Amino acid sequence: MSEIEKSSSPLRISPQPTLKIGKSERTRAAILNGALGLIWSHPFRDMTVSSLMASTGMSRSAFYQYFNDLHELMETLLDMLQQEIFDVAEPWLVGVGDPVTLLRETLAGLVQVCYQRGPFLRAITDAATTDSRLENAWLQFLAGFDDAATARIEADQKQGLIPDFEARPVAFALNRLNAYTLLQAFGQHPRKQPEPVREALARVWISTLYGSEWFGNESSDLVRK
Amino acid sequence: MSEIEKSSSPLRISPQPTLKIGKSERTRAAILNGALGLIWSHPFRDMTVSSLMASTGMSRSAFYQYFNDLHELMETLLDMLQQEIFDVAEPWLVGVGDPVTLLRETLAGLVQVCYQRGPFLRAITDAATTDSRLENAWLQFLAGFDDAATARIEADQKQGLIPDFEARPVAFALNRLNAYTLLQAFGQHPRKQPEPVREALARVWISTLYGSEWFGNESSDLVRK
DNA sequence: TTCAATTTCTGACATGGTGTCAGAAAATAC
DNA sequence: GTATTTTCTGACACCATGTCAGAAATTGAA
Repeated sequence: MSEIEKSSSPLRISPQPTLKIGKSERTRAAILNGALGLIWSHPFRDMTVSSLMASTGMSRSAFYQYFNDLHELMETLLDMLQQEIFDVAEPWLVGVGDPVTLLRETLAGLVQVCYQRGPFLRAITDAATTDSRLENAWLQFLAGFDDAATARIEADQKQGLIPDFEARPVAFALNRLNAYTLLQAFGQHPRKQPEPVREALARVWISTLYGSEWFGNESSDLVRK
Repeated sequence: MSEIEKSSSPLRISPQPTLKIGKSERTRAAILNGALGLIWSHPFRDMTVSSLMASTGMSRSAFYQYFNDLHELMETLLDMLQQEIFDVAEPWLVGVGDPVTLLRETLAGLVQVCYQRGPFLRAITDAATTDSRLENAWLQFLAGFDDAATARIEADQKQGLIPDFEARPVAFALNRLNAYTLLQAFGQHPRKQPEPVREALARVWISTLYGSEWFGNESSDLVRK
């Protein structure tokens, strides 16, 4: 029962393939993989230390040699995704060239990563509501984007590419737009189609920052008289 | 320790002021008020049935005569806020007249309500991550907005006021923009200033739907050659 | 006002998840 | 092959939850 998409495999941890892999690093990876497996198809609220460790074949208490609690485990998952997401957002945030093209590229990348990792991201934000440490980590992650986007907007404003509004609140809003649109579109099965989401985000960002002329706008220039 | 704003009183339940107020309705209201009090200054994760009932002076088990669990209590809180929020959003969703003016009005109303009720809304969404019933209620609340906004956009598209894009994904995205910008701006103390948030939301919505000409745009019309 | 009927409240209990710890088992080093 | 170190386990104490039988209170009818 309960139809579950099994596509795009749930991401695996291969403990860093150095020469000697200690037992400890292998079981740590096994636990993380167990968590990824559960999270891929079940909401975070259903994950307990027991159910997680059952999926690894080891005793429940073994868990505590590697993590203080489930939230700490989720925090290491966040650390893993964080870099991946920042990387893919890089074009517009720091790149040079036509900003609209860069922005389209960045948004496409974000949509792609979040489509792949949606359920993990979702689990992380769910977990964040029940643990202040993880919550802070997540908020800092978002704050990093706020800073980067604010900086980019202000830079483009200096060049006259973006109208001269207060950059930070708009960056804040647009980042929440992204984060929670992606989270709700791709955070649980069945996921929405990525393409319409990408188009919607692109439309909102580009209209807001660089003007609506960038779209085949057959209207909206007939300003009501 | 922990500076808390005490402004704008945390909303009280007066059990419907009919003639006879049975004991039961009074204590139910007392429990709800206790919850509102706790939620105003503490994250939802710190609320337990014990701490809640301690704030009412009654025994913990009395709680279960009125609610099956904390999430059910939160659901009644959601029901209360739901109407208030839909009402204030009404102008643009169903009103007649200049759409941009209506939209500004609606957004101003939403900002005001969410500024007042931020911590409650926040608690509701936090609670929703740990209970599938409440989660569905919250998602349906958002879905109601999605439907209404989609309808409005399509209506204005028929009139040539809004460019001809796929309405639903944009409505979905803009609603997440609102919900989570407001939630994070006003959901916990200290809350952000409402005015910059209002301006940012207005800029994003209006630029996206009705075009950027509505702002003093001294740039962004010099399309890069 | 009294006292029975009904409603509301409480203390005690069972359950299930958490995190700890001493010692068993396994891995590693010599 | 044995000694040492690392890893794992079962048993325990803790805490929040939800239930239930009976105690307390409210109600209302005489």
